[in-house]
Amino acid sequence: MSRKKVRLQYIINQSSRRSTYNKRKSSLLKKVNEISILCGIEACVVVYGENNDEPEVWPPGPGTQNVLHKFRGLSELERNKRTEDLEGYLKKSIEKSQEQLRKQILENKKKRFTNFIDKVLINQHNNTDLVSMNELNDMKDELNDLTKFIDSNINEVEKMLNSMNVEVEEHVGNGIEAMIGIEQQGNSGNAINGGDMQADVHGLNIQNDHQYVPWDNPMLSYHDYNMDTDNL
Amino acid sequence: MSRKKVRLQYIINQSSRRSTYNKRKSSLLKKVNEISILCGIEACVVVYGENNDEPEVWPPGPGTQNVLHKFRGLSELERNKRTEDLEGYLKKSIEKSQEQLRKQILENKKKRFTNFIDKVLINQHNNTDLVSMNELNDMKDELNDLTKFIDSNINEVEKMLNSMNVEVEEHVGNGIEAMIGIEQQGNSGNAINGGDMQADVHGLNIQNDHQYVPWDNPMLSYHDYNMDTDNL
DNA sequence: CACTATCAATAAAA
DNA sequence: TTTTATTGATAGTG
Repeated sequence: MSRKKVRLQYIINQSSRRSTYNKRKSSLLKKVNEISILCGIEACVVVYGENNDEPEVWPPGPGTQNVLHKFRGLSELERNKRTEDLEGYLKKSIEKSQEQLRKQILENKKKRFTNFIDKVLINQHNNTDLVSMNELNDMKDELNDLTKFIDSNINEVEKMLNSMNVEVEEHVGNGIEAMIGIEQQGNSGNAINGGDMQADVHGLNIQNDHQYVPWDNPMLSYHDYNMDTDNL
Repeated sequence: MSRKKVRLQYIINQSSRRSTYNKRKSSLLKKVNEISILCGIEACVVVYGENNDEPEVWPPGPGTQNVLHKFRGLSELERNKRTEDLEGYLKKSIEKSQEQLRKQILENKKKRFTNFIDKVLINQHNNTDLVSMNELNDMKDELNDLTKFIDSNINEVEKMLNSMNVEVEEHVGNGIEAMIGIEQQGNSGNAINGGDMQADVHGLNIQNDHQYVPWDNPMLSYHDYNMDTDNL
């Protein structure tokens, strides 16, 4: 059976988008109504159309106002707590991207240097000139050019991020928390006492300070997101 | 056939109600997210649980508040109206992290290998033995460690994917079929013949990537990574 | 905008 | 929780 996958991304075709908007908006309002009745809870939804005029809301009338007012009344601390979800999401996205980036970089390096080292070993062993001075210098230059290489990788990553295809069809059973916890002090057997290897490639201590920017246009296709629905 | 129509009324049974609440709430948040992305519009939802404490909202963070402010006519945000939307913000965060990662890796590698290369150069130049066979072998060992490191990383990633990207395919009585599409060009350790250092991590076909964690309803979205980094 | 094959949501059951 | 049986939601289509 073929499965039709719908990409979770902005629908370019205007008529399709409008159609989808109308259909989904209706069911959304309907569902908000249902859950509030079925579960006896308060809930509201606000949906703006493209024209950015009057939003569709549920429940109609003062109902929404009340719920919003309630939400609005939360202390700053409480509301900030909500941002934790976002933060977790962002962190995961970032980690994932970094994972990809890192793997690529390491792959490339591994191949590159392994090859080089092999040459040097053979060179010494045979006392030949497999590895010329030029080659060595090139190697050195190459190391310095690593920056460019990585930069271009980053561009690739960005391009990737720009065209992330998220499929709406996802369904899964177990909600496992998969953390990309790659930690490993991988350096063993280093020799060349040379420089300090302090830069821990593995640690990935990327704790970027998240500053929350006021965004109001939640148009972002996200991939891994965590819905925190524990309480209740 | 008996069909049990679920009537639209308060569910008396507590466990049923709770279950329904969780399931519906999750899908509600998901749908709000979807419509906002698909149609490029602003939307938010606020759902209170029975305990009436912290409401679940979407989008997380300032997103909801901005929508609500807008709804409430508090167009104060009109000005702050972002220079950055969520997407931009996300990208910047990632970029920033990647920048750090890049630097770490770069620094580390540069020190490590530059030092090595220097020795080799001097060695050749003076025909001395600054770089011993042992040292070279150590270097090679290190590179092999790199391989192991990478391999273990790949395992981590696979584990991650296993737990978050499972495509459920329903078949008659067959239970679940999980398809995990990790593809890797695992060639390594090639030698002398240089070869292209292109490592492409691709095919990360993740069903439900993005990452739902501690929630009850693990919905994931995934990205289609296709990082091709051949250059350099 | 009605229709409908498909896929998703979810009430129940285990 | 996880699995199943049904109903519900909807992307396409005319």
